[in-house]
Amino acid sequence: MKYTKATNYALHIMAYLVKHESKENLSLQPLANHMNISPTYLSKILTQLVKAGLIGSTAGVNGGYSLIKSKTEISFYDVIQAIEGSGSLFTCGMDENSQCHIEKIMRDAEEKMVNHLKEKRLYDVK
Amino acid sequence: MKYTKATNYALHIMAYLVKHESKENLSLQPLANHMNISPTYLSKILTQLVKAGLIGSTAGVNGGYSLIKSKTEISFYDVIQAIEGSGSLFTCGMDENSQCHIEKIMRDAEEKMVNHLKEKRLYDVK
DNA sequence: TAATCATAGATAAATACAGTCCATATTATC
DNA sequence: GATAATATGGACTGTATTTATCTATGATTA
Repeated sequence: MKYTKATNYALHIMAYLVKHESKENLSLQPLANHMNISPTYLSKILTQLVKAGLIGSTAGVNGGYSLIKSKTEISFYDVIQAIEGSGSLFTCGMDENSQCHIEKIMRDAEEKMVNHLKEKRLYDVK
Repeated sequence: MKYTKATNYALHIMAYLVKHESKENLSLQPLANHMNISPTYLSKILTQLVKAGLIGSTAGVNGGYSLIKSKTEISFYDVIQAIEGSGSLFTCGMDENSQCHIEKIMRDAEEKMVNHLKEKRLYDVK
């Protein structure tokens, strides 16, 4: 079990956007250069962030990407969830009817991690 | 990112062993029946638990598996680590030399989850 | 020696991940 | 309106991981 590379990219992209918020739209190509990945692949990731409502995109000349939410509001969890989805890390699926006690503990543990990720903002990244 | 099914099996197997500790060696076949998975696949999982030092195995007639560590000592984390390995969930790998601040926060978050899993014992599972 | 047990290896199907390529739609500018 | 600059979407590929199964081998007891 590992976080995907896409999540790693997404976090770095968002941190970059937060840092360069002053500027206008940032277009794909320079971002791809900066991140050192192919533009089309990067666009998949950015599109997910757009759909999650974290950034906005405008097509056409002078288009690109920019922050929507205030940079002080975006948590690590927002970004991670946009890429990894919102399902739990652990699902028992054995004890059909009754709730599984193992699952309960696993989810409590996950919640500890999630809470920490909700507290931390990209703005906090030095 | 999800926990593997093998981890789910492992946790349930261990919980079962803890519950039935009184009995002597438990052999593969009845365990497989109880878990509803194929014996050979189950044996792969059990072998990992053996190698992690959580259970012992004895070959031959009347052989099987049994707990080694005291049932009050085995944490969720012990079992999970035996199956999933011990690496971090997140590794940056971008900022070569300097330590990555994003990675730092991700690992802090993971630690919260891990700590919870270290606290919880299989013995606690009702 | 025969029966009972665990272990290891080879293999295979299914899924997920990482990434590329190409076509299409939108917008600003000339 | 044509053109250039931009994002989006679909199809596709290669690789790795997961989830198994089957078979052979080794160990132990009776």
